[in-house]
Amino acid sequence: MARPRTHDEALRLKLLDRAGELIAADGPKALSLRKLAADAGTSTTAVYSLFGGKPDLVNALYTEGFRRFGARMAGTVLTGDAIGDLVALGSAYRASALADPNLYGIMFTRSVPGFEPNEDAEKLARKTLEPLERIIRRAIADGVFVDVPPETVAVGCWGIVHGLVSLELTGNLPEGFDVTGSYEAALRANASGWLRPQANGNDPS
Amino acid sequence: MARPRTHDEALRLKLLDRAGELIAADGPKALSLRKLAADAGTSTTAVYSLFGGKPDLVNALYTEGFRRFGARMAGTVLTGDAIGDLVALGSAYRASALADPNLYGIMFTRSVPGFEPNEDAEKLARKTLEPLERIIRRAIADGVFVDVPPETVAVGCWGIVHGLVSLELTGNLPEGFDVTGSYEAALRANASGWLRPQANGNDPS
DNA sequence: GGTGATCCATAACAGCGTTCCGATACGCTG
DNA sequence: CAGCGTATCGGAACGCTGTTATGGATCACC
Repeated sequence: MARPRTHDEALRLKLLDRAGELIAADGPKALSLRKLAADAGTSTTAVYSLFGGKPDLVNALYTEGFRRFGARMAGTVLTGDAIGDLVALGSAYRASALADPNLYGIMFTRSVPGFEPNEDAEKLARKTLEPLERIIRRAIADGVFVDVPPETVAVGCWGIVHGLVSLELTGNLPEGFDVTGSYEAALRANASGWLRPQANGNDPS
Repeated sequence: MARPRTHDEALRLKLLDRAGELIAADGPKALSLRKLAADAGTSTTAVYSLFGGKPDLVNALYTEGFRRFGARMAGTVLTGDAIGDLVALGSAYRASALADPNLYGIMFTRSVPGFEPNEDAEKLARKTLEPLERIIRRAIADGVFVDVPPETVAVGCWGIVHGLVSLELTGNLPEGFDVTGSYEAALRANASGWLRPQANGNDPS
């Protein structure tokens, strides 16, 4: 009964796309609703009718980030060797972070101040870590890893991966540092630390 | 030849103090120059004459954070046992982060958008990690750790510590998770992964 | 006491997220 | 076909931000 809506799904995708570009070009600070609306040839109202506000727009970016991230994690080829698989997953994690560093910031380092993901988004985020837990649970069941709660190992692996990647992204690593090589060596050493002593054949070099 | 200055060292310290309180109470987003000036009974001009602007004020907080952090690190009692010492340093790191979580955010997770520490501040930051490198260098020299570049081990240790702490601070850890226990176990396992195979007697439980 | 240099609080400016409102543009009715 | 009703959206307004410009206040010196 009224004028035809132009704030439709197509505009929603366009806005998400431009928002990603803005954030990739100049960081999360540069994501302004006014600039975004101007870039997309609409008004700030569009963001409110399509998303609800800036936090909800960021939440959509958060979800999109975890979608891509989850795809990379799920697409990692696993061999059944716990150590090698953990290193492979960690490399996929890093590759995902380097591919979309600003999305990574939104997802893991709260780079947009005041933003908190909603419950659905957080559930999706947790699901992407399932491959990690599967590997660890199996390694413990098979007696390859020591018998500790799987969450402990999972959080440890997640911690070192997340830590190294965020140090790399924030430029906190020393100059001339062999990131890729050291990254894999560190992941291998970390995973090896959970091996059962008698099964231990670690060689972190 | 003019009116006596009230924008002096005392006010500088008062502003730093209030800024810390504001940021601790409601996060980095809530640090506004107007609120800060009002709280301190002065005007926004004070921040500009004493610091130079908001980024420089944040830089001062960054430096203060690393001062406290460095003191905790340097004050950690070391025994000469590489694994135990690395765990102890990691616990000091976590204690420092939990004591001043918002300073930690400024220091390590770029929680104030657009802020980059200046060169002096970054040099100070690097110095606080010296105890870590000393332990590792010695463990490698003594043949306790495998013979890899010390930076590789140091970055790995820093990575897991930083990763676990920021996951904890951002609330990304599962509920009901035994943080303290798992934290130390994960650090121990991680450090054990660098032991030379023949010297290996790891027990991360 | 007047003068002049200095300092600082106030006000102005540009930008932000958000809210509100009026012009718009269509389907339906007479 | 004309006019109405209403859903819709662009633009203006509000209160906030960091930053900059300005003018009044204040003291040392002559």
